[in-house]
Amino acid sequence: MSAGDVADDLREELSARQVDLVRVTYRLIATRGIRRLSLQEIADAAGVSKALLLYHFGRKEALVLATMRWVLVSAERHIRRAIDGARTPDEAIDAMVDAIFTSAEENLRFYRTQLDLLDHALDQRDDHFERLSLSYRTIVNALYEEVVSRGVRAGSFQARDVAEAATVLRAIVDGLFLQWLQEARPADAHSRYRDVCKRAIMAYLRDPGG
Amino acid sequence: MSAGDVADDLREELSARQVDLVRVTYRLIATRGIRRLSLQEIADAAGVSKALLLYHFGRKEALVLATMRWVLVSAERHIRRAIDGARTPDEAIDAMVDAIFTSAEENLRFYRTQLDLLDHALDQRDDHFERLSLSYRTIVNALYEEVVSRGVRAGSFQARDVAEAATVLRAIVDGLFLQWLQEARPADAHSRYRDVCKRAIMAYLRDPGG
DNA sequence: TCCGGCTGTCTGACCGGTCAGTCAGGAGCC
DNA sequence: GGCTCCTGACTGACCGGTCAGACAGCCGGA
Repeated sequence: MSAGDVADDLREELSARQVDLVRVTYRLIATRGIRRLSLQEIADAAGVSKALLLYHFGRKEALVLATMRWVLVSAERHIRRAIDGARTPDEAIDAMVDAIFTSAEENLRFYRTQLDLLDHALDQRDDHFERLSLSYRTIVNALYEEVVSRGVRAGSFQARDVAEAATVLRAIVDGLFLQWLQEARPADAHSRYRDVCKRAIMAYLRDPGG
Repeated sequence: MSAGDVADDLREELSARQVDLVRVTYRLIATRGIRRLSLQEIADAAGVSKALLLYHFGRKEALVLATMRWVLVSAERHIRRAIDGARTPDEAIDAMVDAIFTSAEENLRFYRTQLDLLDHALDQRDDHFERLSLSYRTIVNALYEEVVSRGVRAGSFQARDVAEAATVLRAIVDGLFLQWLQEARPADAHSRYRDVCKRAIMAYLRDPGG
């Protein structure tokens, strides 16, 4: 699969009205999770009728899919900007982790959405979600690989296999978020997890001889 | 919270019949996820009536809870045995990861269940699932801490903070499983992820001076 | 040995509620 | 009139949970 195909999978044309509705949907995901979120609840929150959602998106699944696409595109852009602005490999890691750990509120929404996406993707019946999940994973892994390989070339990082290192970085980030989500008071623990994440990645990548 | 409290949360008395039903339920989770699994489907798979499930467990939630408890207790015992049999810190990591990466089929079931547990735990309304999730997390983290601190005392591992290292180990394991779950052909990738897991943990813990 | 009552296990039929999706039609605008 | 945007009322499917009662085994008494 080429990068073009992946990007195509994420690209989508949404009208201004649709973006409004997608935004409302996204805001609600954190509290209930998509599965428990009825169209009626979304409609109420948006101040419109339930039928309007179906008018604009046809099916609930399409609304959910559009919401996820919208979120993932934003996330990718956000991380991309962060690493592009960094001048050294260490700075890139720092900026990237900062870009990922934005705020407790935002991360709660984002990872809840990610979990919902995974849930849908694991349902093999649903090809759309599976492909969306794959697209996002491919894109993000490429970002991680870029950061690692820059560091390896600069002699700051050690990695026997850049792709594997990217996978591990991804695992550290996602795994920490999984635990963070379960904290009794996520907001209080947010900055601590961000620091743990930075230290863990550095410990993993740091060249002992460097 | 003392270790006793945690263990109490996991302990439960199940009749032989209940264990039968729990086993059937667990077997079905991998394919559909608990949420999409109706009592009728479980009953059909078990060859009994739906009403029987309610007779033995009262509510669907209780059946799900019992299934999760049963699975988590088994998992904890399994890991515990693995690390107890190891003679060196490196061997302990190796045995532990092997104990976690049992087989593609089993891991699919287990992590699907974990995701379902997380999903329920994030629904703040549901105190039972939140506490079960906490109990399991506490127990597993203690196991990880034990392995790390043994290695630190033996001079094999380096860790500025044992609890933090345990968190990171957990993140690596869980994060890798998250990605493994999304692989196109999980069965084929299983042993590769297991090896990546071992290497990642070793790279993270390895004392550069050792 | 037979009988009547009791208990624990199990079931089919049914109920109430929820929810995605349909449809006929209204309001404003060109 | 025709178009887009929008709505309230409705439908059909599904699902968790209830309930009255069936059935088998057991126990104590005659």
